[in-house]
Amino acid sequence: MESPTVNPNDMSDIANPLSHSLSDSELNLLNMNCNLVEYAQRDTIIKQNSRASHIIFINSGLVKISKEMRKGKNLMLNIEGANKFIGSSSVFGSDYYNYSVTALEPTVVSFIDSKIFKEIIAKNGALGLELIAQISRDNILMTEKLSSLLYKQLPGRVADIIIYFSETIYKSETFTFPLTRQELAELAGTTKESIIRTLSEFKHDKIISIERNTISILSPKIIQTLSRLG
Amino acid sequence: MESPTVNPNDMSDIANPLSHSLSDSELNLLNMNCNLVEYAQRDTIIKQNSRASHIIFINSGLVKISKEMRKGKNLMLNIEGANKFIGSSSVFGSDYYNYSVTALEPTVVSFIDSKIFKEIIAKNGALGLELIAQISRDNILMTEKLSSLLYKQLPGRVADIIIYFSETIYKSETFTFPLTRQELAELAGTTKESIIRTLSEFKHDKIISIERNTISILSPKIIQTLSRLG
DNA sequence: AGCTGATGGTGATATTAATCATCAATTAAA
DNA sequence: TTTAATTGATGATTAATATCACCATCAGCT
Repeated sequence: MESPTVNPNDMSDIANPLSHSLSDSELNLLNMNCNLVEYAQRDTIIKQNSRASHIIFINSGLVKISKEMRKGKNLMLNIEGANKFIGSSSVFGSDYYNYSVTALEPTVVSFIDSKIFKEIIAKNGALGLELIAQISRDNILMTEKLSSLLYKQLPGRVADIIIYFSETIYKSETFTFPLTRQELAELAGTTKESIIRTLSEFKHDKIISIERNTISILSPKIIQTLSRLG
Repeated sequence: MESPTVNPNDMSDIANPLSHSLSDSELNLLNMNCNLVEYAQRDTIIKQNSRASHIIFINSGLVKISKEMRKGKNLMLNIEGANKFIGSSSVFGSDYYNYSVTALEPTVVSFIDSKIFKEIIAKNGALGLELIAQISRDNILMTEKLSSLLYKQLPGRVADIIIYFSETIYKSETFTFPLTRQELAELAGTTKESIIRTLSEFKHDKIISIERNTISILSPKIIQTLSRLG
């Protein structure tokens, strides 16, 4: 089970991305209504269908955002790292979280009371604009993901994932991904067996080398082409 | 080609859904920077990849929101009716519209200059909160659509569409939908042939009656079950 | 009226990827 | 350390639906 460490009133990392749109008193109000919590790998941070009472801000670490469908069918919507707000669309658009959030590595987050957040936005339009911009970008990324999952076939989707880890998360052509094959399948919208087969093909075709969870991209060009042609 | 009728400064229908969060001067500012435009069926209101300069408000009518993928592959993201804002996620999250908007019936929309909209939100947090709530709900609906398209098979997806038209759009168990079979396919994430076959099966199984574009739901229970079980 | 292009419809076939069935290897538990 | 559970891997089979080929019907033009 999870045993998060709670550390109220330490907001130094949230202040940073918001400080230019918040007054001192607003920052202070946030500080007073915010908990810093540490999670170990695989800990659940937010459980789908629980009451959407807080927005969380990722101070450091890496999380997966995933949606439980029926009986054992999960869909991983996204992977997010430091300096992102999570859960705002649930807080503002629903009463319950419509996805779960799980730590993929040791992760520190700030829980921000949604009422306080709403109060500050009601008074501070600039913060509202920032949040709108972030939710809007999320929205656009979601439509991209939708079209990718719907129109690309597996090799293209797997190439997308490899590019995402390489370029966005680890910024390296060699990396160790923090997901099981089953989780990779949930990210690619397929099954564990199909992911394994596709990765094996990539390895056989010398597009990547893969040993356990450590991948090296041997031919970035082919990966890009696979992603593009879908 | 389209020949929209322009009618500046008539804002009576926008005022309504926003009036409780806007001051008179803000409403007036909106009024001064807004065009009322009429479109005929099949007219393009917003073209994907054009500069996202305006948010549109649907005063009356029905539009489809669709995304062009590669070469002739389209995905219909949504159908929207009166009293909705369209394009806000593109305006705030990108510089270009990331989808096209097309009138499905004679439609009247208000074009709202994005700069003015941003200015008002920067000063008026309550409007920001409203917009955040709407974008958030859109976001949640998008994840629902994503999981539906990804995990339900065709009969379930077609049932979803029939329910959507029946319950949300026409509020009747008999209705004439404003889409071609090809467009229905784009909404269900499939092909024209597969949509035709699925509708034929439903007809053969006496779940619906269908004559051209006019559908009657004969067995709402089975439709609901198909939608639920996917 | 007759042409033309878009739409609706059906059958045959091909293809992708899911499912099913095992089994090995690794990790966690007792 | 032995057992049990999870994860990774591979082959055989099945199933859903895309693709291809074709024709009928309908709407708008000239």
